[in-house]
Amino acid sequence: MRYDKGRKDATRQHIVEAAGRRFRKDGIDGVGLAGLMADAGLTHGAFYGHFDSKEALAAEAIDAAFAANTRYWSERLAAGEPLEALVRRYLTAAHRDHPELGCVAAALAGDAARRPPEGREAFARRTRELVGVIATALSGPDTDDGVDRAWGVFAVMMGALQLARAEPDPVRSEAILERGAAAALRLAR
Amino acid sequence: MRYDKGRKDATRQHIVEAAGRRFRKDGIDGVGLAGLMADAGLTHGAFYGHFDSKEALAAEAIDAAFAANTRYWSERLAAGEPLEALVRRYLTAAHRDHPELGCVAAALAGDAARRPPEGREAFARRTRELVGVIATALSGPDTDDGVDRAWGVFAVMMGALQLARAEPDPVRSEAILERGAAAALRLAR
DNA sequence: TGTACATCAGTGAACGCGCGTTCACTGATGTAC
DNA sequence: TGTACATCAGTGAACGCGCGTTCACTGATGTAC
Repeated sequence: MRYDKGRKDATRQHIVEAAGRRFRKDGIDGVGLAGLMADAGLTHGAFYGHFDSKEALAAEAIDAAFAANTRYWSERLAAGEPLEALVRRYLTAAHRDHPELGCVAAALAGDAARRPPEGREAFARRTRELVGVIATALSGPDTDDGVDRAWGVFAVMMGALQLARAEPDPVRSEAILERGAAAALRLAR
Repeated sequence: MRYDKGRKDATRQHIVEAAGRRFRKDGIDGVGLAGLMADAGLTHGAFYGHFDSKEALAAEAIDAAFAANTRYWSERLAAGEPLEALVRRYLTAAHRDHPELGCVAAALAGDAARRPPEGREAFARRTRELVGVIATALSGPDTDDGVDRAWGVFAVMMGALQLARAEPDPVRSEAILERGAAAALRLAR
């Protein structure tokens, strides 16, 4: 081993993070490898030293970015932040306007459903994990009722965020966010 | 005029319908014009005799397919079918497995938000229209309360459908559909 | 401490391919007489 | 009724381009002595 142990791993992680941002912003089919690698400060040729294919990177980027989403929820809830506050922060103009830093489920649900098994499964597994976190916040760990309600809460949240992102008029878009928050909180109660 | 008046219009409409199906199934970036035209039984060269660009077709296909969705809801409701039945039919395995014939909002929300103004605006306008139809079904025409609740109902429905489409395990996927339906009906009440 | 060397992460040119778009053309059509 | 013709919807070859992928090479690195 001639180079520092962690050096290549750090570069790889850097690519995965840059990809997570670009995929959320432009969709998986909307970004090319050259642009992706340029975001990470590298040339496109380096790509295959790290990943088998674009699809393999997509799966890994979905997995890593979604895991970060869930970690954020867990940490906030563990720190005593009420679920209501997280729901409200999810449905803000800031989140709507920055998909690249936001919820992977809302940004890539459509893409994930069309992906080959790798990426689709990572998406589905991480979704279950996040909904589990919400369920625990709703009514303690692993109660059936909490899980049932959590799916409803999360579905409104991401549905409303997507609809707000598609609405070009800012006033109407914010109204969608507010109505989504009201619905999510009603389901959480 | 050498050819029948409506002939070219019929071909054009045929292309728009084929495109509406393919876009919902594979995403807008996931289909090429050649494949699209082949679906309509034509060669790719004929495309620009009908449309200015792929983006123009995308906007028109979104508009037309979404309008058909809304027409379906209106007709069913006018025929006396309860909203509850429509919500349940929306969240079935059949709808989940056939995005090409289903809800444009659920299939293309992610794509629409990334589209240039044309397509994005058509999507947003048709969404408002469909939510208006739901609102009327909830509590008569144009009450504020009905509109507020309708956005929540519709957001859960499309969110849950998307999550069910991303989940490869059929048992889990169906559980998501059921929980989505329960949440939507709770919000509708 | 200084030098020669083996390693390998990253470079950049090249690959075939399918994309969106253009255009000169073909040939089926309805019309004029 | 039959024929010559003008129209124009649709054809298919071609365009430049960017895609995902491959590969021979480079040059900075840490190691051996």
